Amino acid sequence: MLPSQISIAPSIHRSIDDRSAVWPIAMDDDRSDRLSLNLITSHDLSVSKVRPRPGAGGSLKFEKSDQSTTTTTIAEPSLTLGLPCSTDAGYAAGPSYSSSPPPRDHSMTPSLAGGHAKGEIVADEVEELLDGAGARKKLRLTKEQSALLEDKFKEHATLNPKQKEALAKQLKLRPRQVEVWFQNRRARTKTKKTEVELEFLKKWCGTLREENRRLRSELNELKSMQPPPPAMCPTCKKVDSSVSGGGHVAAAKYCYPFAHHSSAACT
DNA sequence: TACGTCAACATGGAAA
DNA sequence: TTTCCATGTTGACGTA
Repeated sequence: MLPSQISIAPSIHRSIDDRSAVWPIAMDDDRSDRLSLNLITSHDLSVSKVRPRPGAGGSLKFEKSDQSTTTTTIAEPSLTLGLPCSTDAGYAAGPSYSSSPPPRDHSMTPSLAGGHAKGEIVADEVEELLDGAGARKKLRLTKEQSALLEDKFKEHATLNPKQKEALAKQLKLRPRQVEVWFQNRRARTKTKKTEVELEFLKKWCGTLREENRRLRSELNELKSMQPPPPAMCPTCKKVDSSVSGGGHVAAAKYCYPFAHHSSAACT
């Protein structure tokens, strides 16, 4: 639930109805290209991160989707934010927040891990502040939306900005959602392809194993055949050195008759 | 309640 | 520097 007015700091009150504002924030590490808040969307607002400055903070820009209003920047370099905290389960929404936020566990979000100096807020805390419930809402795409997305994906697995914008408009989604869907869809496709390839390789491996077993068996069979007597010249009693490779089988096949020397040379 | 799915997110790297 | 993508992860949600 979005309160009609959020108390950002004792001295700063900005009505959401302004529909456009830039709030400076402090972030430990800022790699994300953009940031979106579901709640804001439900109020016909979009949120983007403006000129993030890792370590030094950034700002959150709130705009109306039709961009009809101008952006207002709050001058303070950082904000003192009081987050709602009425229960152990999470933050409760309220008209203004004056209590301090409870310690939060950021262990699962490395980029946001670590303490924040007083007067600093991080993106997800802004999200929770605006959300009130403190929970990420799970959007489920409708069948129609999924079908259209699938159709478009069949046409091309990636979208250019224009296509993304058009598709988002058509689906009544934010372009970011379309983008995320395509990213996830590509990932799913790749996973599926990998699984298929794995199955193929498993079968191929089985075939090769069987072939290997058969060949080894055949080799053993041949090896077990009676070896021929040493290839020795019956006249000079020399072992025939012209026969390369040696081995019983080779000898049996190729050593007779003795061709390495003429009878004349055999002395 | 365990588990699978999937939208959303975080992050690093490549390309422009 | 910015944008896009691949990849791994998180957490909400549906279902057996």
